[in-house]
Amino acid sequence: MLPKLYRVYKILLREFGHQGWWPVSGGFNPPEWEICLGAILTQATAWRNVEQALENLKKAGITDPTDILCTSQQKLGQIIRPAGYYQQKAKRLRYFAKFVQDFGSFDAFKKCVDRDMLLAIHGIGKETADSILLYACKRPIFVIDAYTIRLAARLGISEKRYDGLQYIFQSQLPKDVDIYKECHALIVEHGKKFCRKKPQCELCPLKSKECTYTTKP
DNA sequence: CCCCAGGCCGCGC
DNA sequence: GCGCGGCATGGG
Repeated sequence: MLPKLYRVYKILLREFGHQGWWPVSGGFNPPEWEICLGAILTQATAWRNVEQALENLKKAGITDPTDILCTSQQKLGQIIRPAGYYQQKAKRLRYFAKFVQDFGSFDAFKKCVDRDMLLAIHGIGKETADSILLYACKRPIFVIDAYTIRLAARLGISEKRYDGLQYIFQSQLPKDVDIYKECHALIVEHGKKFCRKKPQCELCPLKSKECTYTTKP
């Protein structure tokens, strides 16, 4: 018998197919840099708003860490305004750009950065750090987000702490970057379609196979 | 009108 | 260590 969360992953993969996350529009250099920007911009924000902010950055010619550091926080804020919390996020982008610049190169950053270093940057918490590590740096680190916490609770997993849930997912899934990426993306898709705050359990592919949750909070 | 979105920080307890 | 308010735009 495969672990429960691995079985859930397989069901979601069959249901929704390959997700191809993280979405990258191109135009930044390198593409992993755009992933890092998106990870910060999407904090508590719908992805369509992030796309607009990334598009504005591109049009303004702000495509690498140096460009960000050459742009004032106020101007940067106006450019990324569609992403919401734009003053905060402009600061966070600048803190992050400074950190990468101090590394010498983005390649060196990708190779050498670790979770604690990212968490020490103001404005980067666990989910943002892990998203950068998994999707930009290609490390086998599972990303926990609000959808994941909600799904886990409804699957009957009582652990609610970020690090505790991350350990459970990493224990039950094969340690593989592509599977971690895919699984996180599938959980988000499932969370948007079925496992919402107000769940749509009737059509959920996990119903009665892996999930006995029906209407309880 | 309401609620929500791929969080994080600073504060009080 | 946990709960809460602040931060903000754009869509349903």
